[in-house]
Amino acid sequence: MRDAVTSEALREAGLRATRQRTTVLDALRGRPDAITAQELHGELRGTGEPVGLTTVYRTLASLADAGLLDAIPREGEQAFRLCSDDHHHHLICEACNRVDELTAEEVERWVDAVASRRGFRVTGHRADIFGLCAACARS
Amino acid sequence: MRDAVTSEALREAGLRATRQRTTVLDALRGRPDAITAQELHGELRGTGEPVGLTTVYRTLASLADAGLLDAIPREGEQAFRLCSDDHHHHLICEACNRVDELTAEEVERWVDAVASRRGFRVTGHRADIFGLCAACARS
DNA sequence: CATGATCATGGAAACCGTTGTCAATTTCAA
DNA sequence: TTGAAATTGACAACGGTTTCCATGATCATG
Repeated sequence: MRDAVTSEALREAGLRATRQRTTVLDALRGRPDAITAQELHGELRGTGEPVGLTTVYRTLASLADAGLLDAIPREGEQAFRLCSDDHHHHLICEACNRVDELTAEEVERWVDAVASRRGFRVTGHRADIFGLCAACARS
Repeated sequence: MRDAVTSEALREAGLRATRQRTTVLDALRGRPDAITAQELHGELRGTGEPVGLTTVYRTLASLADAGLLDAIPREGEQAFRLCSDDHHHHLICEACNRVDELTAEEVERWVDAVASRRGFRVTGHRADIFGLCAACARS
Protein backbone atom coordinates (compact mmCIF):
# COMPACT_ATOMS: atom_id res chain seq x y z
CA MET A 1 0.00 0.00 0.00
CA ARG A 2 1.13 3.48 -0.91
CA ASP A 3 0.46 4.74 2.59
CA ALA A 4 3.24 2.64 4.06
CA VAL A 5 5.74 4.00 1.55
CA THR A 6 4.69 7.55 2.33
CA SER A 7 4.89 7.01 6.07
CA GLU A 8 8.32 5.58 5.80
CA ALA A 9 9.51 8.50 3.73
CA LEU A 10 8.23 10.85 6.39
CA ARG A 11 9.87 8.84 9.12
CA GLU A 12 13.17 8.97 7.30
CA ALA A 13 12.82 12.72 7.12
CA GLY A 14 12.51 12.76 10.91
CA LEU A 15 8.81 13.61 10.84
CA ARG A 16 5.87 11.86 12.45
CA ALA A 17 3.52 10.26 9.96
CA THR A 18 0.34 12.25 10.47
CA ARG A 19 -2.73 12.20 8.29
CA GLN A 20 -1.96 15.72 7.08
CA ARG A 21 1.61 15.04 6.08
CA THR A 22 0.64 11.82 4.35
CA THR A 23 -2.07 13.68 2.45
CA VAL A 24 0.30 16.41 1.31
CA LEU A 25 3.02 14.02 0.25
CA ASP A 26 0.57 11.81 -1.63
CA ALA A 27 -0.93 14.81 -3.40
CA LEU A 28 2.54 15.64 -4.68
CA ARG A 29 3.15 12.17 -6.03
CA GLY A 30 3.00 11.86 -9.79
CA ARG A 31 2.42 15.56 -10.28
CA PRO A 32 4.52 16.91 -13.16
CA ASP A 33 4.11 20.54 -12.10
CA ALA A 34 5.24 22.61 -9.15
CA ILE A 35 2.52 23.80 -6.79
CA THR A 36 2.29 26.48 -4.10
CA ALA A 37 1.05 26.07 -0.53
CA GLN A 38 -2.08 28.05 -1.28
CA GLU A 39 -2.85 26.12 -4.44
CA LEU A 40 -2.40 22.81 -2.67
CA HIS A 41 -4.49 23.97 0.26
CA GLY A 42 -7.27 24.92 -2.13
CA GLU A 43 -7.04 21.64 -3.95
CA LEU A 44 -7.22 19.58 -0.76
CA ARG A 45 -10.09 21.68 0.52
CA GLY A 46 -12.30 20.06 -2.10
CA THR A 47 -11.39 16.50 -1.18
CA GLY A 48 -12.35 14.59 1.92
CA GLU A 49 -8.85 15.21 3.30
CA PRO A 50 -8.56 18.93 3.98
CA VAL A 51 -5.38 20.24 5.57
CA GLY A 52 -5.06 23.60 7.31
CA LEU A 53 -3.20 26.28 5.37
CA THR A 54 -0.66 26.72 8.14
CA THR A 55 0.01 23.02 8.15
CA VAL A 56 0.45 22.92 4.38
CA TYR A 57 3.03 25.69 4.66
CA ARG A 58 4.85 23.92 7.45
CA THR A 59 4.76 20.55 5.78
CA LEU A 60 6.09 21.80 2.47
CA ALA A 61 8.89 23.63 4.27
CA SER A 62 9.80 20.54 6.30
CA LEU A 63 9.81 18.27 3.27
CA ALA A 64 11.93 20.73 1.33
CA ASP A 65 14.34 20.92 4.26
CA ALA A 66 14.53 17.17 4.28
CA GLY A 67 15.43 17.22 0.60
CA LEU A 68 12.26 15.49 -0.57
CA LEU A 69 11.00 18.57 -2.38
CA ASP A 70 12.51 21.15 -4.66
CA ALA A 71 11.54 24.75 -4.07
CA ILE A 72 10.78 26.49 -7.36
CA PRO A 73 10.61 30.27 -6.93
CA ARG A 74 7.71 31.88 -8.71
CA GLU A 75 6.71 35.53 -9.06
CA GLY A 76 6.30 36.56 -5.42
CA GLU A 77 5.68 33.07 -4.15
CA GLN A 78 7.20 29.65 -3.84
CA ALA A 79 6.15 26.42 -5.52
CA PHE A 80 7.27 22.90 -4.64
CA ARG A 81 7.73 19.61 -6.37
CA LEU A 82 8.84 16.11 -5.45
CA CYS A 83 12.38 15.52 -6.59
CA SER A 84 15.11 12.96 -6.75
CA ASP A 85 17.67 13.15 -3.98
CA ASP A 86 20.69 13.95 -6.12
CA HIS A 87 21.73 17.32 -7.40
CA HIS A 88 20.00 18.52 -10.53
CA HIS A 89 18.70 21.51 -12.46
CA HIS A 90 15.30 22.38 -13.90
CA LEU A 91 13.48 22.83 -17.14
CA ILE A 92 10.39 24.83 -16.19
CA CYS A 93 7.32 25.45 -18.34
CA GLU A 94 6.02 28.92 -17.60
CA ALA A 95 2.55 28.06 -18.89
CA CYS A 96 1.68 24.83 -17.08
CA ASN A 97 4.41 24.82 -14.40
CA ARG A 98 5.63 21.45 -15.49
CA VAL A 99 9.14 20.82 -14.17
CA ASP A 100 11.64 18.38 -15.64
CA GLU A 101 14.80 17.50 -13.81
CA LEU A 102 18.13 17.83 -15.56
CA THR A 103 21.64 16.83 -14.75
CA ALA A 104 24.40 18.90 -16.27
CA GLU A 105 28.05 18.08 -16.00
CA GLU A 106 28.95 21.02 -18.20
CA VAL A 107 27.36 23.33 -15.66
CA GLU A 108 29.19 21.71 -12.73
CA ARG A 109 32.46 22.03 -14.58
CA TRP A 110 31.76 25.67 -15.30
CA VAL A 111 31.00 26.34 -11.62
CA ASP A 112 34.24 24.75 -10.45
CA ALA A 113 36.33 26.49 -13.04
CA VAL A 114 34.92 29.97 -12.40
CA ALA A 115 34.99 29.66 -8.63
CA SER A 116 38.57 28.46 -8.35
CA ARG A 117 39.72 31.10 -10.81
CA ARG A 118 38.37 33.82 -8.53
CA GLY A 119 39.07 32.36 -5.13
CA PHE A 120 35.39 31.81 -4.34
CA ARG A 121 34.37 29.11 -1.92
CA VAL A 122 31.22 27.67 -3.49
CA THR A 123 28.27 26.85 -1.24
CA GLY A 124 25.75 26.28 -3.98
CA HIS A 125 24.67 27.04 -7.50
CA ARG A 126 21.56 27.18 -9.56
CA ALA A 127 20.91 26.67 -13.24
CA ASP A 128 17.39 26.64 -14.60
CA ILE A 129 15.81 26.98 -18.01
CA PHE A 130 12.45 28.69 -18.49
CA GLY A 131 10.22 28.36 -21.48
CA LEU A 132 7.25 26.53 -22.93
CA CYS A 133 7.07 22.77 -22.96
CA ALA A 134 6.26 21.02 -26.22
CA ALA A 135 2.57 20.76 -25.34
CA CYS A 136 2.16 24.40 -24.30
CA ALA A 137 4.22 25.71 -27.22
CA ARG A 138 1.80 24.00 -29.62
CA SER A 139 -1.27 25.88 -28.40
CA MET B 1 30.33 65.96 -14.31
CA ARG B 2 28.87 62.65 -13.25
CA ASP B 3 25.39 64.12 -13.04
CA ALA B 4 25.19 64.60 -16.78
CA VAL B 5 26.10 60.99 -17.42
CA THR B 6 23.47 59.82 -14.97
CA SER B 7 20.80 62.07 -16.45
CA GLU B 8 21.52 60.83 -19.92
CA ALA B 9 21.28 57.22 -18.79
CA LEU B 10 17.88 57.97 -17.29
CA ARG B 11 16.77 59.76 -20.43
CA GLU B 12 17.76 56.78 -22.52
CA ALA B 13 15.68 54.58 -20.25
CA GLY B 14 12.70 56.79 -21.03
CA LEU B 15 12.62 58.37 -17.57
CA ARG B 16 12.74 62.02 -16.55
CA ALA B 17 15.93 62.97 -14.77
CA THR B 18 14.65 63.88 -11.32
CA ARG B 19 16.72 64.50 -8.23
CA GLN B 20 15.50 61.24 -6.71
CA ARG B 21 16.33 59.06 -9.66
CA THR B 22 19.71 60.65 -10.05
CA THR B 23 20.41 60.06 -6.38
CA VAL B 24 19.42 56.40 -6.57
CA LEU B 25 21.40 55.71 -9.71
CA ASP B 26 24.48 57.48 -8.33
CA ALA B 27 24.23 55.54 -5.10
CA LEU B 28 24.39 52.35 -7.12
CA ARG B 29 27.46 53.39 -9.05
CA GLY B 30 30.65 51.66 -8.04
CA ARG B 31 28.87 49.47 -5.51
CA PRO B 32 30.14 45.88 -5.71
CA ASP B 33 27.17 44.47 -3.81
CA ALA B 34 23.48 44.11 -4.49
CA ILE B 35 21.19 46.22 -2.30
CA THR B 36 17.47 46.15 -1.50
CA ALA B 37 15.03 49.04 -1.70
CA GLN B 38 14.77 49.23 2.08
CA GLU B 39 18.51 49.16 2.57
CA LEU B 40 19.05 51.88 0.01
CA HIS B 41 16.25 53.96 1.48
CA GLY B 42 17.88 53.70 4.89
CA GLU B 43 21.26 54.59 3.52
CA LEU B 44 19.98 57.68 1.73
CA ARG B 45 18.01 58.73 4.77
CA GLY B 46 21.29 59.60 6.47
CA THR B 47 22.59 61.75 3.64
CA GLY B 48 21.34 65.14 2.57
CA GLU B 49 19.52 63.51 -0.32
CA PRO B 50 16.72 61.41 1.15
CA VAL B 51 14.34 59.64 -1.20
CA GLY B 52 10.92 58.31 -0.22
CA LEU B 53 10.66 54.55 0.21
CA THR B 54 7.92 54.27 -2.40
CA THR B 55 10.06 56.18 -4.85
CA VAL B 56 13.06 53.97 -4.21
CA TYR B 57 10.93 50.90 -4.96
CA ARG B 58 9.56 52.46 -8.12
CA THR B 59 12.91 53.69 -9.31
CA LEU B 60 14.65 50.36 -8.83
CA ALA B 61 11.83 48.61 -10.65
CA SER B 62 11.97 51.07 -13.55
CA LEU B 63 15.73 50.82 -13.87
CA ALA B 64 15.57 47.04 -13.78
CA ASP B 65 12.85 47.12 -16.46
CA ALA B 66 15.08 49.31 -18.55
CA GLY B 67 17.87 46.79 -18.22
CA LEU B 68 20.16 49.05 -16.21
CA LEU B 69 19.90 46.90 -13.10
CA ASP B 70 20.01 43.22 -12.36
CA ALA B 71 17.49 41.88 -9.88
CA ILE B 72 19.18 39.50 -7.47
CA PRO B 73 16.61 37.50 -5.50
CA ARG B 74 17.41 37.20 -1.83
CA GLU B 75 15.64 35.33 0.96
CA GLY B 76 12.15 36.85 0.77
CA GLU B 77 13.26 40.08 -0.85
CA GLN B 78 14.86 41.51 -3.93
CA ALA B 79 18.24 43.19 -4.25
CA PHE B 80 19.50 45.19 -7.22
CA ARG B 81 22.79 46.01 -8.81
CA LEU B 82 24.03 48.02 -11.78
CA CYS B 83 24.90 45.73 -14.64
CA SER B 84 26.24 45.60 -18.14
CA ASP B 85 23.64 45.47 -20.87
CA ASP B 86 24.54 42.08 -22.27
CA HIS B 87 23.45 38.71 -21.01
CA HIS B 88 25.45 37.30 -18.12
CA HIS B 89 25.35 35.21 -14.97
CA HIS B 90 26.35 35.89 -11.38
CA LEU B 91 28.88 34.96 -8.77
CA ILE B 92 27.26 36.02 -5.51
CA CYS B 93 28.91 36.27 -2.10
CA GLU B 94 26.42 35.29 0.55
CA ALA B 95 28.30 37.14 3.26
CA CYS B 96 28.86 40.60 1.77
CA ASN B 97 26.44 40.44 -1.17
CA ARG B 98 29.18 41.23 -3.62
CA VAL B 99 28.14 40.28 -7.15
CA ASP B 100 30.50 39.56 -10.03
CA GLU B 101 29.22 39.23 -13.55
CA LEU B 102 30.07 36.16 -15.58
CA THR B 103 29.64 35.17 -19.16
CA ALA B 104 29.36 31.49 -19.89
CA GLU B 105 29.24 30.01 -23.32
CA GLU B 106 29.20 26.51 -21.89
CA VAL B 107 25.96 27.35 -20.11
CA GLU B 108 24.37 28.81 -23.23
CA ARG B 109 25.34 25.73 -25.18
CA TRP B 110 23.87 23.50 -22.52
CA VAL B 111 20.59 25.45 -22.58
CA ASP B 112 20.24 25.15 -26.34
CA ALA B 113 21.10 21.48 -26.39
CA VAL B 114 18.71 20.48 -23.62
CA ALA B 115 15.83 22.60 -24.90
CA SER B 116 15.96 21.37 -28.47
CA ARG B 117 16.30 17.79 -27.33
CA ARG B 118 13.00 18.09 -25.45
CA GLY B 119 11.03 20.35 -27.73
CA PHE B 120 11.10 23.24 -25.28
CA ARG B 121 10.82 26.80 -26.55
CA VAL B 122 13.24 28.72 -24.34
CA THR B 123 12.20 32.13 -23.02
CA GLY B 124 15.01 32.54 -20.54
CA HIS B 125 17.50 30.88 -18.30
CA ARG B 126 19.42 31.54 -15.15
CA ALA B 127 22.73 30.29 -13.84
CA ASP B 128 24.20 31.68 -10.66
CA ILE B 129 26.89 30.58 -8.26
CA PHE B 130 26.62 31.23 -4.51
CA GLY B 131 29.43 31.15 -2.04
CA LEU B 132 31.96 33.24 -0.19
CA CYS B 133 34.22 35.65 -1.99
CA ALA B 134 37.96 35.48 -1.34
CA ALA B 135 37.78 38.26 1.26
CA CYS B 136 34.84 36.79 3.21
CA ALA B 137 36.21 33.24 3.02
CA ARG B 138 39.37 34.45 4.75
CA SER B 139 37.60 35.71 7.86
C1' DC C 1 -2.85 -2.07 25.32
C1' DA C 2 -2.60 2.21 28.42
C1' DT C 3 -0.18 6.40 29.22
C1' DG C 4 2.10 10.53 29.06
C1' DA C 5 5.88 13.29 27.08
C1' DT C 6 6.49 15.20 22.97
C1' DC C 7 5.25 16.69 18.61
C1' DA C 8 1.64 18.41 15.29
C1' DT C 9 -2.50 21.00 14.02
C1' DG C 10 -5.18 25.04 12.61
C1' DG C 11 -7.71 29.39 13.15
C1' DA C 12 -6.59 33.99 14.03
C1' DA C 13 -3.51 37.66 14.36
C1' DA C 14 0.84 39.50 13.22
C1' DC C 15 4.59 40.24 9.91
C1' DC C 16 6.99 42.24 6.22
C1' DG C 17 8.22 43.29 1.62
C1' DT C 18 5.90 45.52 -1.76
C1' DT C 19 2.26 48.08 -4.38
C1' DG C 20 -1.84 51.24 -4.82
C1' DT C 21 -3.90 55.86 -3.82
C1' DC C 22 -4.02 60.59 -4.43
C1' DA C 23 -3.04 65.38 -3.56
C1' DA C 24 0.95 68.23 -4.06
C1' DT C 25 5.08 69.04 -6.63
C1' DT C 26 8.39 68.91 -10.41
C1' DT C 27 9.89 68.38 -15.14
C1' DC C 28 10.42 69.92 -19.77
C1' DA C 29 8.68 70.81 -24.56
C1' DA C 30 6.76 74.54 -26.69
C1' DT D 1 7.14 81.34 -18.98
C1' DT D 2 3.75 78.05 -18.85
C1' DG D 3 0.84 74.23 -18.62
C1' DA D 4 0.19 69.25 -19.71
C1' DA D 5 2.09 65.26 -18.18
C1' DA D 6 5.09 62.77 -15.24
C1' DT D 7 6.84 62.20 -10.49
C1' DT D 8 6.88 62.21 -5.59
C1' DG D 9 5.83 60.52 -0.91
C1' DA D 10 2.97 59.73 3.26
C1' DC D 11 -0.30 56.52 4.09
C1' DA D 12 -3.20 52.64 3.55
C1' DA D 13 -3.88 48.30 1.59
C1' DC D 14 -2.24 43.78 -0.14
C1' DG D 15 -0.68 39.04 -0.28
C1' DG D 16 2.26 35.44 0.87
C1' DT D 17 4.12 33.64 4.87
C1' DT D 18 4.99 33.02 9.86
C1' DT D 19 3.86 33.24 14.74
C1' DC D 20 0.80 32.26 18.62
C1' DC D 21 -1.28 29.16 21.43
C1' DA D 22 -4.85 26.17 22.95
C1' DT D 23 -6.36 21.71 21.37
C1' DG D 24 -5.44 17.22 19.53
C1' DA D 25 -2.56 13.27 17.64
C1' DT D 26 1.54 10.24 17.74
C1' DC D 27 4.40 6.70 19.42
C1' DA D 28 8.18 4.88 22.65
C1' DT D 29 7.80 2.97 26.92
C1' DG D 30 5.99 0.36 30.66
